[in-house]
Amino acid sequence: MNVTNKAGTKKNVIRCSVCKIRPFSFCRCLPEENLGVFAGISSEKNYSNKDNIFLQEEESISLYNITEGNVKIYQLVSDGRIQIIGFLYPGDFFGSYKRGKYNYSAEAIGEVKTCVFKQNVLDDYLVQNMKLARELLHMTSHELTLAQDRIAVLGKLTASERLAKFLINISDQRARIGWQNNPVSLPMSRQDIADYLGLTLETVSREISKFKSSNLIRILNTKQIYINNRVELESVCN
Amino acid sequence: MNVTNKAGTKKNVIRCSVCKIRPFSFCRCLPEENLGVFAGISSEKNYSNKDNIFLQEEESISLYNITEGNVKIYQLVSDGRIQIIGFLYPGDFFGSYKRGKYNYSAEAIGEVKTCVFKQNVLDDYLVQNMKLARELLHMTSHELTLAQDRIAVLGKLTASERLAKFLINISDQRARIGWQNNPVSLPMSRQDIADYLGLTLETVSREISKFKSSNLIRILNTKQIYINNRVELESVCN
DNA sequence: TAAGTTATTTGACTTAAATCAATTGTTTTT
DNA sequence: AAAAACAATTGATTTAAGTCAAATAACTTA
Repeated sequence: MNVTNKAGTKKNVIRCSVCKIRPFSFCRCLPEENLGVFAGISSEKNYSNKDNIFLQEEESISLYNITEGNVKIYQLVSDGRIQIIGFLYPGDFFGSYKRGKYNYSAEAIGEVKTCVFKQNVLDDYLVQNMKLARELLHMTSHELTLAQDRIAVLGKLTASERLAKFLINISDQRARIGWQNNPVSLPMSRQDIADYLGLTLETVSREISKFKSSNLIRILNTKQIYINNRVELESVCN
Repeated sequence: MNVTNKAGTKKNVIRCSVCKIRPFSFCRCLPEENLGVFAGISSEKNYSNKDNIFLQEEESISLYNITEGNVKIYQLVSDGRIQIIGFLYPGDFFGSYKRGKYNYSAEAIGEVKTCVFKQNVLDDYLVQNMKLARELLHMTSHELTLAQDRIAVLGKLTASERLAKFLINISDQRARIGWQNNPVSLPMSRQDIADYLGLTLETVSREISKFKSSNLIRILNTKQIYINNRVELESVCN
């Protein structure tokens, strides 16, 4: 990457060393001196709203790290039913370590910027860099616990409980990466929220309306929801 | 471990080198010469039916590998609802890499034998043994895909579809570790199956009866189910 | 800015699965 | 072997969430 400095001369800047999301990404474990090599094994790739990043059952070649924007990952069930596995945010990592096929499809929500790694290149790099391997293990393990929590949500919670937990979780996630967490912005559609929570969009809409009438939340606009009473909202889902 | 050889003399045998489940466990990646050290950082621990191996929210210290028997891992939701996250079989690995708290409780189904590792000891050993680190990453990543598949099952499938997929999956898992896969043995109770599939035990029982009357399966006894028509059973869940 | 398109909300009705309840079947204990 | 305890099945009824449908709101684009 070339940038022009104050003196007007060109200077090589390592992409990773100016990355704002690095403190929240798996690459945060790398010391400065490794960033040059690391930037070399990855490349930038950008997407627009509704672009497919990859499709389920495609041969898995690449791994992605989100640097800007939101991504949804989903599986298709028969007769067009879709289940959204997760909404991903800056710092989140997706794709597949196993050579083989992707286990889900990935689609951009709005404008998205990613870092892309070839799966086999990253896998080889891991051998030289134990810290990265351990960080990836811990992050994947953490993702697994999130997936397990979602299993409990989808297996046992009611519609109100699912929506309440969704709002709480998304608010917490915003706080974690240092963003505004109230009002919480919902970049995805109601249909997407429904497909994420294992509900229909009508049910999601009705539950939002219920929370509104019981004054737990305020709808600033369809994509901006203010949490009036976080404590009570938490008590709904727990 | 001491065994008496043909000559009648005592000889030290490394536990791991006589382990029958090793080809199906994460430790399969270790070369023979590492087994001595590896056996040294683990120990055997056995459990009986309904023994708690650990409880959710307990401080996570240990990691477990099943060498014999079945384990259920589950989360408690409010007012006594439980969601079974998974049934685990020989070769499966459970616990937590993160220091902190276990994300679920683990309970023995019948007699269970495990290998136990201290989380911090294993984590330190990973640094010296890149192969093991990579194997664990790939296995955890695989577990994550299984969890994601379950999210789709619980979010979008009907009761019949869930049960059909459950029977197919459990049969496949048996085949994978070289066991009889038809009839398939169900070591867990109907209530456990229900808590696993996000249904009630009555619904599970009714669905089993339906599959029986449509001749897809035959009930040898409550814990042994013969799949009469695998192709059609697969077509139910897909 | 109006017309067209798409997304969201609200209403009326249906249904798959839950709940409540009673049997039947299977272990375990005495 | 009978009694007790537990697990599984089957039946009757309820209900939470789904489906179908219409109205309103929010964007696009001509």
